[in-house]
Amino acid sequence: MGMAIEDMKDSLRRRGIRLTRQRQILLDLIDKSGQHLDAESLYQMAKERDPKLNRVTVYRTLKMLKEGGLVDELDLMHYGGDQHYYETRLKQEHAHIICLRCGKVEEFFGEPLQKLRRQVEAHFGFQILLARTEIGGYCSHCQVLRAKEVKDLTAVSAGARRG
Amino acid sequence: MGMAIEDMKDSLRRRGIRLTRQRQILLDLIDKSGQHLDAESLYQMAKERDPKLNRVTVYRTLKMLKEGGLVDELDLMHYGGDQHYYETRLKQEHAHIICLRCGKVEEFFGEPLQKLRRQVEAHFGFQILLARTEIGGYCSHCQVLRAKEVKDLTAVSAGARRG
DNA sequence: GTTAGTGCAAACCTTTTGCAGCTCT
DNA sequence: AGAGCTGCAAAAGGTTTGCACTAAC
Repeated sequence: MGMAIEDMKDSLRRRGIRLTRQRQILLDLIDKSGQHLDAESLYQMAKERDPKLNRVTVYRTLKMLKEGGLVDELDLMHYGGDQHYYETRLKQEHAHIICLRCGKVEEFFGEPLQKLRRQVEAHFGFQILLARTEIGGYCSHCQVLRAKEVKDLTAVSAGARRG
Repeated sequence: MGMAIEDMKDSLRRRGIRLTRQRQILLDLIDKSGQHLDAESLYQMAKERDPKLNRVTVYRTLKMLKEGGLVDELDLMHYGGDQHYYETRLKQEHAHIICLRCGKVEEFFGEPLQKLRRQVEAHFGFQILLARTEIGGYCSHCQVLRAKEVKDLTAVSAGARRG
């Protein structure tokens, strides 16, 4: 972070893409926010810096960054709807672990991911451009709470059955 | 396959879910089509067997099967739009390898996936319910064709620059 | 001065919802 | 009989497009 934004700007300049005021704002927000922004949140944040900035510009910018390989697009198992989430491509490849109860997202780096990548390349002669691993379930905290919820639900429906 | 549809029906019956004519059609199509159907194709196929069957019923059925853990939902890197794809959950966990040029989808089974799963469970104390790995790029066939396309593009734009 | 980029409005695509009527068990 | 399911129509949510105007280089 911090450095990343300059790398992104360079990459855009090299490709002759104009660094408009709007794009500077959006790049800056993506860079320092750190993680997992969706278009709408990014738009809300951007509007505070420039109230005239349009939602459409956010979509167009994200699309451009994605196509330029500067950000990765995630779904996070569609927790919270069908929108997409974005993160800069600074880090090493990682999996996203999302709790389907509280929504917390963890990142997992580790050799199985690299090994998978190498095996796929070797096995299929495939040229990998994008890779995404998303894992959904319950985090250690929510497993307990979830068990309790299920118990309560059972009690309620048993009650209903009794009349 | 072949067996799978009975397993699915049993699972539904056990949960007191009705096996309507429409659901039988949809289950049957999902079962024998084998792979990677999106709601619209499934709807088109189902309409041939029952012209009155509604698109909404397809969505409702897919949602139910997904929530019951009988099918998995995929995005296939949004190749071909933002719709979702579905596959039955018979097979062992696998990654989907999708060619961004020709759209061909390969499946990769292999120990890195199981290892990843075990490590995530151990590392975060996470209870995994769903896991999805999607890899996008160019298949061995398309790598060649893609190189040619890029060359042609370059020639065209050089021509344009020359006037 | 050009050409790329922006804002606005309107369209688009996929999926969901409300409700009246039908059907499975 | 009655809850569960379907079809229809309409809405919702997220994203893209056409076009006239503006700004970056």
